[in-house]
Amino acid sequence: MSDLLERLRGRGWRMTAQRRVVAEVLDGDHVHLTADEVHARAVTKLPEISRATVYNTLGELVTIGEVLEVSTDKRAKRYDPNAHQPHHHLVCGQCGAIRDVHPVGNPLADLPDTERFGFTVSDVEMTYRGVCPNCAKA
Amino acid sequence: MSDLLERLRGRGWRMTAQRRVVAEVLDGDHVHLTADEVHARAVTKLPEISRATVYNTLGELVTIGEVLEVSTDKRAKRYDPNAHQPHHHLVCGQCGAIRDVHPVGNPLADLPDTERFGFTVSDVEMTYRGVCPNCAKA
DNA sequence: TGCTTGACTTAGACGTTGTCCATTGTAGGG
DNA sequence: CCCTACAATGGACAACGTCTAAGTCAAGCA
Repeated sequence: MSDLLERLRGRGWRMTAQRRVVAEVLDGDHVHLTADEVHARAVTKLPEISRATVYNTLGELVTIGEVLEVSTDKRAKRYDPNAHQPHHHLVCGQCGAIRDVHPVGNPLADLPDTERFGFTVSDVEMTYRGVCPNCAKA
Repeated sequence: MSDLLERLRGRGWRMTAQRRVVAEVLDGDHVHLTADEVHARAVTKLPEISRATVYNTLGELVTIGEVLEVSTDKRAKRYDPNAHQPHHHLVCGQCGAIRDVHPVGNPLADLPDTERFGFTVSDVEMTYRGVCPNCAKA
């Protein structure tokens, strides 16, 4: 994932310890973390890092398209580092667990022109909802 | 839409002025309002209504399935009174305008078993994103 | 290497959205 | 008409996010 750091440097980003740490956290595992979770993990590596910096950095990563914002949750936004392979989400309504999924077909094609109201449609986000195996047991 | 009021009464709801007003606001037009917008409109009809009551009432309407919660927006939840005809949403990324749309096909069928991870999938929510004609002009 | 500069970071106040709780009010049955 | 359980009130609280003023530092350059 020095990939990501490389790409950022290529964009003229100033490389700071804080930004490096945020990038590392996002790369760490495949969970979709909330901003505060990212902050919590960043703090373990760099105790002085502030919340505002994490929010700023995440926001910048989103605007340049390196990270996706998903709002499956009714509370906080979550950040999805897997921005380069398009995918959708499957959410457990009980515990909030999220998995990445890849439906077949092209949902963009499923929206007829008569249903576009003159919009230029560029993207679609699908959120499947259900109950995960764990919660189904309980 | 005394329809809605009828159905609520049928469910054993105690009918109060506040609940009636909230139902009227939801029925008023087809926009997807935020909770605070609902409150703002309710206040014009019943000045003493409190924010907590609006939130409670909306929450109850959602749990009994008369109203849908949509979170296309990164900020507040919006409430969609059109709960009885399933539909999806088309959102303008610039101005936040929302339209109801009806894609063809059954997106639930587009998720292969191998992509379900043991979940019991019951629902899918699709959010198309793009730019509305108005914002495209500007 | 050491300076300079503007971008970056910080801490904490602030804003918005939403929830909770103790108190007060009231719908609807008897 | 009165009771009583359920609903409404309002104000404190909590979670999430944004903003600002001041300090700090990465990176280019002499």
